[in-house]
Amino acid sequence: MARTKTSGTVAKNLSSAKKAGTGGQDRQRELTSASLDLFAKHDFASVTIKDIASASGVNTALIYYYFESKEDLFRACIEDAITQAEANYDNLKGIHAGGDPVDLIEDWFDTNIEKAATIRKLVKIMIDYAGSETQFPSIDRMIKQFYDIEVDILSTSIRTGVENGLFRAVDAVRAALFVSSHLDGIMVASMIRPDFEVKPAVADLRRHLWEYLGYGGDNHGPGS
Amino acid sequence: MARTKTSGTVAKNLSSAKKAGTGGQDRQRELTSASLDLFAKHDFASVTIKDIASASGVNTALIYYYFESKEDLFRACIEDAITQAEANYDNLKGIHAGGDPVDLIEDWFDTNIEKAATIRKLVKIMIDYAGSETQFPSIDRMIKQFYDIEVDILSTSIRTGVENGLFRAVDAVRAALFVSSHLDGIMVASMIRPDFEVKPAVADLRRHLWEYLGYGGDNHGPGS
Amino acid sequence: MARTKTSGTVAKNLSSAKKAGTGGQDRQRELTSASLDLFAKHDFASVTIKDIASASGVNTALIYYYFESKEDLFRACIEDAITQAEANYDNLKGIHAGGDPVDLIEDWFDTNIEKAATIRKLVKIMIDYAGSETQFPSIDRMIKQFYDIEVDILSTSIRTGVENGLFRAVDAVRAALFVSSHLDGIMVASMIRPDFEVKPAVADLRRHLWEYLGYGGDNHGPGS
Amino acid sequence: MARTKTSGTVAKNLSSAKKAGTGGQDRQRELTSASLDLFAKHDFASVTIKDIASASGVNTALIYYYFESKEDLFRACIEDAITQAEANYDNLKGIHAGGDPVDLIEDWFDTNIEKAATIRKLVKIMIDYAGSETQFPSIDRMIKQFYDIEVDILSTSIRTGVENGLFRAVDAVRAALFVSSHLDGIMVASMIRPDFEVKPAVADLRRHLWEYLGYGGDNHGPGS
DNA sequence: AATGAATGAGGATTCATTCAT
DNA sequence: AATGAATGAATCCTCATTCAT
Repeated sequence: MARTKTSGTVAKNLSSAKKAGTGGQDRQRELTSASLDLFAKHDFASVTIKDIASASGVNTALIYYYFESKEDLFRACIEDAITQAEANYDNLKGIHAGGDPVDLIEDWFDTNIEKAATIRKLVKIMIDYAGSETQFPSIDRMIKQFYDIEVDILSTSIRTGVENGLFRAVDAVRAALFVSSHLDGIMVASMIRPDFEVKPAVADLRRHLWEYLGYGGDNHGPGS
Repeated sequence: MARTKTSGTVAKNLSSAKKAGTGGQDRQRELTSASLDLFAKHDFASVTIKDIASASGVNTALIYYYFESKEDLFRACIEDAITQAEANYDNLKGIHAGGDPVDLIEDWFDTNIEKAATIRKLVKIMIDYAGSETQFPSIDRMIKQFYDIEVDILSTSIRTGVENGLFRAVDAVRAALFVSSHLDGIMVASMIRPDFEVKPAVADLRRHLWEYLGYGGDNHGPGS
Repeated sequence: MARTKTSGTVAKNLSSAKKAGTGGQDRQRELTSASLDLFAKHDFASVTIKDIASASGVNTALIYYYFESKEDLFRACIEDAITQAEANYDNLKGIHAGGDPVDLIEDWFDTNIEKAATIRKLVKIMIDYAGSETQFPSIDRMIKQFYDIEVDILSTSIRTGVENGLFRAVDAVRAALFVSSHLDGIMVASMIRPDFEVKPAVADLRRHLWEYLGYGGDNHGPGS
Repeated sequence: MARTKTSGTVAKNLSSAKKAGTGGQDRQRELTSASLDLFAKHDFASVTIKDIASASGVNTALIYYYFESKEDLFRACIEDAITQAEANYDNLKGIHAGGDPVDLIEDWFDTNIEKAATIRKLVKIMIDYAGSETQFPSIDRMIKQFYDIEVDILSTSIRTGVENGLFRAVDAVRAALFVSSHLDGIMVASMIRPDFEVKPAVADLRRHLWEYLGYGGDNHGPGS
C-alpha cells in the first residue's frame, strides 16, 4: 500500500528574504519569523525587543514601524504559527479528500514528525500565551480552531474507517482527542525530559492507534 | 477492591535554607509556596520579586534574607514541587510494596487526578525552566529522577502484572513512557485548550491502558 | 463715530523658504499654519513632527523638505504669527494716520477682540519660546519689535490726545504699557481660568482706559 | 499709617533638607521643589526625569519610589505651588481680619512683589497644565479655588472700603478681577518681554487701583 | 514634490538587588 | 527577622531625522 509522502507539497513560505520586492510585507514576515523562534525558545518576557532586532539584523525602532507593541508582535507570531500549522492540515485534507482514511492518518503522522520543530514551537508559545496577562479574542479563536481542525481530521478519518469496516467500532472523537493530546504530551516531554525523542514517541503513538483501531499491524513500522 | 487514598501523607520538603531556625523554615516555605503559585501561573521573567512579596505579605528585601537571588528562589520552588511530587510516588510505592500491581496503577491514576493542580504547576514550571537561560545541575538531576520514578512505578507494576499473567505480554517500559508522556499531554492540553478537562482525560487514559494490557474492563469506570 | 473694521486686510506672511516655487509657498504656509495651531495648543516638545504631518495630511519626511528642522519650523511659526499680528497694527496705523486718536484706540480694542484667538496663540507660543533652550536672535528681535509697535501705537495716540486736550495729562508710555500688559493678562487668564472670557475683559479694560484718560464715557459700551 | 510687612510670617517650608528625620516626607518635598523650579522654567515635556533626578541629587528610579509617574509628580508640583500660594493669602486674611481694607490691599501688593518669583512659577505651570493632555479634577478645583480666594480677598476689601466711605462706589468684584488678571499679565510680560520688570509694574498697578478707588494718593509711592 | 523605510539617540518606567536601621 | 529607602542596569517605546526612490 503506497504511502504518499506529502511533505514536499506543504507550505514553503517563511524564508528570510531581505527586501525581495513586496516591500514591507517581507520585512514583516522576517520579523515574525525571527520572533517566533525566540518566543519558542524563551518566554515572552525574557525575549527583548533588542534580541528580536539583533536576530533580524534590524534596528530596534524598526520593529515599531511594523508592529504596535511587543504584544502585537507576539500576537502576530502566534497567528503566523497557527496559520502555518493549519495550512499543513488543510493541505492534508485537500490531498486525501474522499481518499483512504488510513492514508490520511499515516500522512498526519508523517507531517507531525516532519514538522515536529514547528509544532513544538507552536505548543510552547501557546503555553506561554495561556499564562500571559492579556488575551486576544482573535488568538483564542484561532487556537480553538486549530485543535478543532486537528481533531476533525483524525475523527473524520477514524469514523470513515469504522464505517468502511476497516476499523473497530470506536468512539471516533474520543480517540482523536486522545491522539491529539498525546501529541501535545510528546512535544512537551521533548522540551522537559533530557533524552526524550519525538520521532520514536510519535511512531509509538501511531502503533498504538493502529492497534487500538484493530487495523492490521504489518507495514506500519517505525517511520525513522 | 479497596483503593487506598494516599493523598493525606504529603511530603515535608526541604530547600536551600540559609538559616536553620524553625521560624525561618516556616517563612521560607511560605515564600516558596507563594512563588510556586505565581511561577506556575506566569513565567519566571514575568513574576517580580514584588509580586512574590505582595503575595506573601512581606517586604521585598526580606526575600533576600531567605534566598540569594530570584533564581535561587525559583530553584527552591522547583525543588519543592518535585520533592512533593516524588513524595507522593514514594508513598504509593510504600503502600503497595509487593502488593497488587493493578491496585498500584489504579492508585497512581487516582493520585494524579487528585493532585492534578500540583502536577500541572510542576509541568508548567518545568517547561519554563527548560527554556530558561541558566540551568542548575541539581534541578536537571531532580527532573530526570522524577520522571524515572514515575516510569519506574508504572513499568515495574506492568512487568509484575505481565509476569503474574494478569496482563498481556507488552514492553513494560515503553508502555510506562507512553502513559507518562500522555499525562504530560493532558496537563498541557488543560492549559492551552478552552474546555479541556483533566479528569475525563485521565479516566480515558486509564481505560486505554487496561484495554492495552488486556486487563478485564469491568470495575474500572470513571474514578469519581 | 464710524469704527473702521480692519480685520479684512490680513498680512501675507513670509518665512524661511527653502524653495521659491509658488506651489511650495502654499505648502509651506499650510505647514506653518497647522503647526501654529498645534504649538499654540500644546508646547513645543509635546508636538511631534508626526502630529504636524498628520494635521497637514502629508508625509513626515516632507516637512524636512520645507524646513531644516523642527526648531526651524517653530521659528517660522512664530515669525508668521508675529508678522501677521504686526500687519494688523500696521494696518491700523495706516488707516488712522493723522486721524482721531480716539478712533485709533477704539479700533485697537476692536481688533484685539476680533483677533483674540490669534493673539492668544501668539502669547502662548511666546511663553513657550521664552522657556525654550535655544533662542533665535531673529525671534528675539521680532518679539521686541512687536511689543514696541503695540506700545507705540497706544502711546502715540494717547500723547496726541493729551496734546489735543482730549485726554488728561498722563504718562503716555506708562499707560500704554499698562494696557498692553493687561491684554497679555487677559489672554493668559482665558487660558488658565475656567470661565474667564476675553470679550468682557477687554471691554472692561477699554472702559478703564477711557476713565483713566478722563475721556467722556458715553458711547463706549461693550463692543459687539 | 503703619503698613505691616507680613512677609516674615509666611510659610517657611520647602527647604531642601536632606533626610532630616521625617523620612520620606522630606525627600518628597525636595523632589517636588526641584521639579517645580524646572517645570516653571521649561515645559512639562522638556523636563526629563533625569533632569529632576540630577537637580535633586538622587537616582532616577527613586522618583518612582515617591511618585507614580512623571504626571503624578507634575500634579504634586502644582498642588504644592497652589497650596503655598493659598497659604500666603490665608495668612493675609488672618492678619487683617476685620482690619483696615487699605492695609490688606497694600499687604497684598507687597506679598505679590515679594513672592513674585513663586507666583510667576505658578502662573507658568498653570499655563502648561492648561495645554496638557490629561487634566486632573483635583488640580482644576485648586486652580479655581486659588483665583477665587485672590478675587475674594481683593473684592471683600474693596467692598468694605466702599461701605466705610473710604473708596468710591465701584463694582468690587469687577475691580478685583481686573487687578487679578492684570497681575497675571505682569507675570507673563516678565516672561516674554526682554526688559519688563515686575516690581515697577506692580507698583503701577497699585497706583492705578488707588486712583481708581479714589483713595488719596499721598503715601503710596513706588514700593521699590 | 512626495513617500516608505530605516536609524540613533534618548526618555519614562521597571526591576533585582543592596544597605542602613 | 524585618523594613524603608536607594540604585544601576535594563526594557519598551518614541521621536527627530535621513535616505533611496
